[in-house]
Amino acid sequence: MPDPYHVWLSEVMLQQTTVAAVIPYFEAFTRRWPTVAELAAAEDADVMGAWAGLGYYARARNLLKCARAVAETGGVFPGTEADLAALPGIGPYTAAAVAAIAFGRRAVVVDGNVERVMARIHNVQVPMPDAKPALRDLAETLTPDTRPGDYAQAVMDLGATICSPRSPACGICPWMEGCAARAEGVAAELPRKRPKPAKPVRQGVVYLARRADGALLLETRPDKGLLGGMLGLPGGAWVEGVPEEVPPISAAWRDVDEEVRHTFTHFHLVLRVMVADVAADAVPARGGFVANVAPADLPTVMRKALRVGLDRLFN
DNA sequence: AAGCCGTGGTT
DNA sequence: TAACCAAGGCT
Repeated sequence: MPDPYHVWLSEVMLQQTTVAAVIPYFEAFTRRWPTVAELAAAEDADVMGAWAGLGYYARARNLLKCARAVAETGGVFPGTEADLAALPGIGPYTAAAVAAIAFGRRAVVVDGNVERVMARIHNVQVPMPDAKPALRDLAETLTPDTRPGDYAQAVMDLGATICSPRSPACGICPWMEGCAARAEGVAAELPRKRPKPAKPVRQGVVYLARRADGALLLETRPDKGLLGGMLGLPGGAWVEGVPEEVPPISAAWRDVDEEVRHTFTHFHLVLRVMVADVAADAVPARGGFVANVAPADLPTVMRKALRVGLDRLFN
């Protein structure tokens, strides 16, 4: 049976995230923190920095909470779905996946792939998310007693490759005989879902201050909310309309003539970047100077802003 | 309990 | 290119 630590780590990383994006992060985490006890002993900033770029940063905060909770009980993961689901960052999907894959328990693993495969096999026309309970019941009926982990991964792999969202390869599908949606020629349309509301555009201003010794002014964002717990350039709130300008330190700010554009889950962001050189003894109102800034430690939107600001400072 | 929460690849 | 989409969880 695979290492529960590896299964848990990979499943958390895979939440709403593609396999290709996860692989380098999984390799880096397991190399740097080979056991859950070592991860539990890591500094918060190191883990957040290692997670930077992967997105959904609450996962990283909960990952640490979970690792520390497991370390408290001898570094052994609980083997039942219910006990797993009680840990931070482990919901119904991840609890079932870890129970099935790492512990061989019969658990009904339901993710977006499973929902899509169930909706197609049974030609469920009810739109999401209303169809969720019915799709879960269908998955329950099909889940075997033997090798539940292999079964779960097989259905998810089918959904990720052949029974794909946009253009399913029904012609080579191992379940083509029994698929009601294929028989009706509607597989690609399922599961049905309601149209999503358009994303609003928010504006913001961020500030890049460079001290005489080359250190840059950064701040750690509050734990809750967007990019929570991550390192970033200080600035005002991101709002629809005119953003507030709140420089983190007194300086001769100049506007970089290049906007940073970035799209989050529920809004588009247009960011104005201000840059300034400040004296060696300058004292910031917010944040702190960082000597050797690694762009890789920043979330993607902040990497973009940093690059634009540095380009202006050095050109 | 519906809204919040990232990112990069695909169409 | 703008929209869609991914092995969801938290509040």
